[in-house]
Amino acid sequence: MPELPEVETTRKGIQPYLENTTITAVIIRHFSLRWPIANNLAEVLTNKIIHRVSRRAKYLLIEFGNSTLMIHLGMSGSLRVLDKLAQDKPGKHDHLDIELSNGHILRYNDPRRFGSVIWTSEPISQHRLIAHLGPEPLLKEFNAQYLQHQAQSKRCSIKTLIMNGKVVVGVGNIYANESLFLANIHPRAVAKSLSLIQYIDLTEQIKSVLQRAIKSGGTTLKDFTNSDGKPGYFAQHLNVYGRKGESCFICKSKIQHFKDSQRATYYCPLCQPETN
DNA sequence: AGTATCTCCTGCGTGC
DNA sequence: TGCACGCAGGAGATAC
Repeated sequence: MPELPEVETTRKGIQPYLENTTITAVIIRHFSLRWPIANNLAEVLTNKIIHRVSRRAKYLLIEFGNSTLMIHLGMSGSLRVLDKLAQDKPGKHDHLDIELSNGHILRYNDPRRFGSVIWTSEPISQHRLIAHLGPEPLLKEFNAQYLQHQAQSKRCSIKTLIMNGKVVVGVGNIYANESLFLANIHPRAVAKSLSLIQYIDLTEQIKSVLQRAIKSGGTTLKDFTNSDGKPGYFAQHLNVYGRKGESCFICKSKIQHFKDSQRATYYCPLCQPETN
């Protein structure tokens, strides 16, 4: 389940193979994704030169100068770079191959089909999927004052707030759980009731946990073209996520679990007290 | 406008 | 070993 660090790791992994190369062919095996792949995608991409591979939120942006291919990995999507000569047979969920002039193939795989592949000639910041997004969590504009200000007009829990893409992008369920643990904040705490001190701690923990995850993803980048295509997503040590009933590493209390907005939520009852 | 709920889909773990 | 079932989950769409 790619979160922001995984998407950024993927971006770094594919970038050297893509930039300044020409797309020579596009093979679409399954059009059905979150939104169907456009019928004319192969036609519009063929012979285009890739200028840059960037990212906004969890969207990978393959830029062509005056148009962009937006790729979202959804829940289960992945991208791999293959050597054309190796002739790797496509698997069941390999939806898309983008063949490049340098002899490589970018292959998109997505078993659960929650991802998307969208071509647009709109300025990317104005695209409907991008225009209303909050700031990137690793930039300075995402800080305690900003987040506290965002909370003032809302009555949601702090976990719901940081997972809201209009407030801040890229904080998925795993990292929301982990950063709240690290900041000793109960996930159900009412967002606007938290102090500035708590927001300072929380924003720092969000940045820190994401940065560490990106770094750990980077350590396995050299394996990016391997057949499994998985750049070590979960090498990172998790304190609470998925640890229901296990002992807290800090205080040995049993990790608790409940559902918040249909999302699995984990916390330590001692380290993250209800009231603070 | 803010908030909660629904929805897409397949693989995996569990229980029999 | 096999089957049925429930669940997970990003985030846009929809209904209040």
